Amino acid sequence: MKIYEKNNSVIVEDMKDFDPKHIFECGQCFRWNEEEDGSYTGVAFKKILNIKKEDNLVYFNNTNLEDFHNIWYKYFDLDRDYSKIKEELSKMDKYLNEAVKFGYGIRILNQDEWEILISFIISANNRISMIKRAIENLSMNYGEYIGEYKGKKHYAFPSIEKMNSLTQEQIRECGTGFRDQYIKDTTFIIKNDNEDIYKYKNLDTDMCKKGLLQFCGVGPKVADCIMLFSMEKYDTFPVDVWVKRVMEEFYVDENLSLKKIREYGINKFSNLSGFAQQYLFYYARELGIGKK
DNA sequence: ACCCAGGGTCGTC
DNA sequence: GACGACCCTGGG
Repeated sequence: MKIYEKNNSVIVEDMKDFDPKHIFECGQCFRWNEEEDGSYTGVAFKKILNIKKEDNLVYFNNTNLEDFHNIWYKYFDLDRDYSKIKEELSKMDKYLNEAVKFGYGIRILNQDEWEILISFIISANNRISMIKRAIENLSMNYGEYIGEYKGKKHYAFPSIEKMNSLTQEQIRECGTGFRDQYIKDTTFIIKNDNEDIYKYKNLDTDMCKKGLLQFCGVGPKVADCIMLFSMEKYDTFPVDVWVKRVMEEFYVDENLSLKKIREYGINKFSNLSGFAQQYLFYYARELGIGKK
């Protein structure tokens, strides 16, 4: 893997296990959007980044080597050997083998805990397009302006302080629906009980989940997502409608509870559960597996 | 026009 | 544990 900077871009040669479409459309993030040229533009950690893959080159546009090493290397989990993970999962069974082949370029992002906490509270009983819209509105109305790219203005996700200053109505006007109160209550707990969301990743998975469940609007599934997508907890297995469908299709009886499906997944995939879940989710959703 | 589902959670029983 | 309600809206 060769990395170099050129004209406000960082170019990486021969990058393995990295496909922008797989990464940004496997349901782990909500702030990345496809451009007309097939590239993806997104906002994270108050930076605007554009990514385009061409043959054996990956272009990280609108950035430099310093940010690449300080921010994006960790964000895209580039230190982890996904070939090894895929190899281990592939030999478990034929279904996972197919799912891994399908989403070969997936990487699990290391996103900001606060942003992911609120984002996945919004995700409950909601659709991805609606979730993205609500998060975009919150950022546009109450987030810090961070610049313009390809003719579009971009805003950071609102800070804890800013969110805490909003009324329930202001939050709802962004399109959160009935989750407005959850967001308000959760933000209040973090701000006024001095609850440090950034210390959670230091706890073991069980304690971490226990802590997250205290927040309003955070149930078992949302807690699993927060841990997996922002706290490096990979021995967890978020079960949503799609994972339920694909698990019932390939592994378990119907009428098994969500909790039991989660236990089954963690027992079967152990410390690779989170990765397995993500390959299965992307596979199921893209192919519509189990949908009626 | 009407109905339904969407990366579930909460309150109640 | 099981059940219904829940803001909103695109798609059937």
